[in-house]
Amino acid sequence: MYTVKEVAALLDLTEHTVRYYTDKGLVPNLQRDEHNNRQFDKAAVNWLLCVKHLRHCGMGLNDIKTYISLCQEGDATVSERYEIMSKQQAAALAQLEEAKRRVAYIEEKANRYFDLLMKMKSENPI
Amino acid sequence: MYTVKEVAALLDLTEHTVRYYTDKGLVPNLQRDEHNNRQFDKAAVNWLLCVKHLRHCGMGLNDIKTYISLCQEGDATVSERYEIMSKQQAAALAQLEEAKRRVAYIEEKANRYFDLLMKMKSENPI
DNA sequence: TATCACCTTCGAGCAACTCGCAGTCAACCG
DNA sequence: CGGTTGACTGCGAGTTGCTCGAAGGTGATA
Repeated sequence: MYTVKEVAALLDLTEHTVRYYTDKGLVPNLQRDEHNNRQFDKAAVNWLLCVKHLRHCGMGLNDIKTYISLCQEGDATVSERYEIMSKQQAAALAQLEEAKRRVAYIEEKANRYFDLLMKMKSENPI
Repeated sequence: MYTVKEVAALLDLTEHTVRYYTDKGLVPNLQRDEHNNRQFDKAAVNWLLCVKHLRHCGMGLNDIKTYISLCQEGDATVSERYEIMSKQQAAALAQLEEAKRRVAYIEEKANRYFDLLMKMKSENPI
């Protein structure tokens, strides 16, 4: 069982975001303790992780909510869920490629600045 | 020389976003033609590309603007720019790792749905 | 001449946070 | 026993970064 603070640290989200997601109903069957504090069990943490990953694929919170509802409905929705996941898989792969290009671009810039800095230092030593 | 539409297609941004960035001053020395239409030369496209990459690293538009201003100021700001790029390089690398984890997570889900679907089909053929 | 296919500005709207306040509760400390 | 600390609560307002659409200008084509 985790508190908001713990689960936020665990999943690298802010506490605000965790509350925001739970308030939006993105974590089914979230328990509360006797003081009304949110209690995250394994399942709740997994739902949050799922939200996080889908969110980072570019999926909107409403669509994520729809997907989570489908998950609650049992085997009848498996093919629909498969369609959704396939789309997000494509999105995730495209993003991975883009992330690689980004790293290459920025690495090159950083290296050029570094070389320039070295050159400037050697031309004008202290 | 590119129009808004062309540069948007080239960099995979919306036309709205391209105009938004230029209006925010994120593309130095952007030229206009005799009808006041934005004209993107090689340099302008490169600035936009730079904005796009930094943006996707999680950098805010204000910070990007600051960086671009530093670029305009010449060699005196090289070390400052190097610091910025190093930070963004770290961010980009962290993101790449996260993107890999995301792909793995979603791939696994999609595969499980696929297997489940196959199993359901074989148990209940048409 | 009119209908396109572009472009322009501008202001409103929206998603997803993000922040901070006021208040509750439990635990510890002098 | 009072006070402080710290983590939680809800809630409403603010921010960022788009996103959309209206209203209008220009030039080429039918």
